[in-house]
Amino acid sequence: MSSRSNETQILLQHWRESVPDDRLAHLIRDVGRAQMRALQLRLSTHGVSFGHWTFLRILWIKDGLTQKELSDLAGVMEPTTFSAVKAMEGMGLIERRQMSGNRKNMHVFLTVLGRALEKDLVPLAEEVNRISVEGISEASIAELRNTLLTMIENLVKAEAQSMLADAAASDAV
Amino acid sequence: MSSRSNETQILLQHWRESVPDDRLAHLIRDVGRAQMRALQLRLSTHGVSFGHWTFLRILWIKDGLTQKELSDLAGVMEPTTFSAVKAMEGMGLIERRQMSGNRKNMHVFLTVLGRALEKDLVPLAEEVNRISVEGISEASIAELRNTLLTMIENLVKAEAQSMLADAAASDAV
DNA sequence: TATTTTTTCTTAGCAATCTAAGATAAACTG
DNA sequence: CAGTTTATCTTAGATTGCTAAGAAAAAATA
Repeated sequence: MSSRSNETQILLQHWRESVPDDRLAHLIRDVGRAQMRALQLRLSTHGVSFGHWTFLRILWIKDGLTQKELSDLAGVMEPTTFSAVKAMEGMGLIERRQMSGNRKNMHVFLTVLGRALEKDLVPLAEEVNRISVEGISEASIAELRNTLLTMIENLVKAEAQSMLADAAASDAV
Repeated sequence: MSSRSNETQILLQHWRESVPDDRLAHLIRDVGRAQMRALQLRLSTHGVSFGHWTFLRILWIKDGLTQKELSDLAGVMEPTTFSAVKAMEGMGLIERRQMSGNRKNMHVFLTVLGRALEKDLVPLAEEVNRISVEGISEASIAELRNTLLTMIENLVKAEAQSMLADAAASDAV
């Protein structure tokens, strides 16, 4: 078994040094998944899933938003929001209501129960954050944030351009 | 509509300034998802899914690994690897074989087809990376990498500790 | 060597996402 | 203002990942 584990060590090294253009993306995804797992674990002791947390933290700041607005703020597509709010409605954490003047938009409001969760759940996210950034300087965190923001902008810009290109192509037909 | 969009702007600002301990995690997840989407889009034109890419890039470096080794290198759980390799086997990208001397381990080998994809697919990941890091200095990327590695270590360490705590608790019963 | 523990693969089922496409309401435009 | 376009919600189905638990083989130990 030690020869195999030794082999694996060598392989690991190979691996770390190869496909370098993809390694950074892999690393980012892994950190994101590890953070999500850590939070998920803590939330589950309160009967809340990560998918619900995503929307609750927005609604604690301001509720009555439409599902579309929620989607934009959460950075997810509408169907993701839809299934989350439907589930949360069933759990009694939120209510979905239409407002007079617009029969299309669905507004999402916290219930007393949903609002009460804030004081229990926010500390859990704070704990995960504390663990994540332990031993990292404020300056490094600030730079991390900046770099990631630039990356998001780059990706969003490229995505928008490729969508424009697609639209032009379909117009040409 | 402009009053609503104005309102949304204000809300957005509020949002950026609130729940700060969670914002970084959110940002990391968003970058990861955006990169995945970008790569997924490109891979799909070659009939390959992101889930397959994850394992192909490991196998291109060295094949014949067991499913467990693949899981560790990819950083995913065994069932994730299992369903991916089963699907890839069905597509003719890999073969699963047992080796003499061990009837438990399943080794995964690339087929000619699977190996041939490397030259087509690697440039796609390189392109996504190029887009992502555009306008970011080498130094910032290096620091990003370091910071993320520290974060992963922090999270893995905490996860290991909490598993130890669980084990101790169950021993006590 | 017989028994127990650990490892690996597998199955089953769930969660968080996505894309594609349908309905319907609202907004725009000729 | 009638007809067309756009926006929003919804449904359906796929993908990527997980945890929990079963089977079977290998490794460790008494």
